[in-house]
Amino acid sequence: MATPEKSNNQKSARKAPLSRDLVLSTALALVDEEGLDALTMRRLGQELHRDPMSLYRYAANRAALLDGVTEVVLDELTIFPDDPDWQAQLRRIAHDFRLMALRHPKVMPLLVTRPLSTPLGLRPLGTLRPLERILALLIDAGFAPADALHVYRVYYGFFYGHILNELQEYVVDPDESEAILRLGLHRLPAKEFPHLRTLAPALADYDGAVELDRGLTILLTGLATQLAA
Amino acid sequence: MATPEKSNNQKSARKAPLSRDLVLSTALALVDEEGLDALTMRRLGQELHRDPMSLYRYAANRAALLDGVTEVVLDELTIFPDDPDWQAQLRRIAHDFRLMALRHPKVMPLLVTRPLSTPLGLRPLGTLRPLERILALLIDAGFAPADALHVYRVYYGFFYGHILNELQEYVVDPDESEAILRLGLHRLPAKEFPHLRTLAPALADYDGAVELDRGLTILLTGLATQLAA
DNA sequence: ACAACTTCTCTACACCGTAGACTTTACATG
DNA sequence: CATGTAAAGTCTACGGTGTAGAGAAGTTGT
Repeated sequence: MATPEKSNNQKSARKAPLSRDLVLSTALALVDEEGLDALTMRRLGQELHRDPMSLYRYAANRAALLDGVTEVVLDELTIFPDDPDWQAQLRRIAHDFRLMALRHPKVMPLLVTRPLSTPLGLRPLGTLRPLERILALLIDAGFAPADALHVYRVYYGFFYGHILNELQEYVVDPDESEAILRLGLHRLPAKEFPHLRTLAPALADYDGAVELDRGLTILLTGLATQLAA
Repeated sequence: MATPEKSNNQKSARKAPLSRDLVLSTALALVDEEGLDALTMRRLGQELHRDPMSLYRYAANRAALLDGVTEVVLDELTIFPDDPDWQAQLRRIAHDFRLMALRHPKVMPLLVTRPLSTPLGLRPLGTLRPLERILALLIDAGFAPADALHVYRVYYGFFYGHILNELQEYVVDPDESEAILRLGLHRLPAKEFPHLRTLAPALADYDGAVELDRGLTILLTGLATQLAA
């Protein structure tokens, strides 16, 4: 009786009803593999073996779909405001975030841009959670709320900037990276870009983790010095 | 003889041939006024009283057009690598850049995102010029080239991050800003976002210039301390 | 006057997001 | 079982998009 031998196994889950989670994670996978432009309603529908229109049950429109993807990605982060050593915490969070960014480089433009079109208070909750957590962390560590906000701003500012920097210098195929990079830089007129050209090798072997950590050290050093005064 | 009484004055410059500069600056104006989505080939053509297709003489495709807009915007920046006081220079550049960002907030997503899709060496020259200038500035100030690169990365990273942060908290209509902001934050579940809600007033009166300067101080302090060791 | 070249326009195609009406499916209740 | 109701999915269609390709119009040099 019952379900007529429907193979709900690995490959073509044709009948199981959709869910917001399934839609969003499929969307994320699609973006990871083929980039933001590939994420169209039609294409996503095809990926899920559904009519594109059915997606509108789970996201009001394409913009909402994009917001959903950013939420899914941010959910990969876990922030425990417990550890009393806030500096170590901030370091850990930054590195976690960095890894997440490298896992989903194609999503970062979204993560960075979407908030610009939505006033802070109206953003999807998943987006605001990291902010709240970090504030909690700092306040628990003894900062006055207003100071916590300032520290957060400096920290998050620096941090987002680093990610963007790193992704900009990130080259897809690491084998050819040096060749391509130098080739690209070689294209620059020597007269106008002497330093950039000279620094080609230095640019080529970029270690994001080290760079990030160095930046954090500078930042935290500065913070400590500043707070002492 | 000569030109048959063509009114090439203020309003409808119908006949003068287009130029890349004209196309790009019109595109910029359009984006400034109505946002990125309004910048379509058809719309821009209409703005210039030309067939949309004519634009392809001046930009290979829409992506190139976007790159062009970022170049125009970056051209508003002037960096003189002369002043020996590099810290003051970095401060000034940051503030200049900030003002530029506030002048063209709708362009910032472009400025931040476009480079992510183009390997460093292949980017439009206008985009790389600030980088070269800042490197020159630091090297002239006595840094070893490799160190200059590190300083640049930390500085620019922090700096881009600040801009994003500020634009995120930027509210369009300053009269309603507080109301909207609080309203938005009030929407948040009190249980999950206690700190964010408490900090609503602090979020409301954000002074970008002060915040930026404070961040720079922290950064430069940290740098000095770090370099001393 | 003619030719060569640049600039601009026309037409057409494939693809996009999504409104609105419809069909199918699942399930609770009599 | 039959039937009513709500949810899930589909179909069709509309106005918009970027841009290929062929041609028209305008400009310039000889």
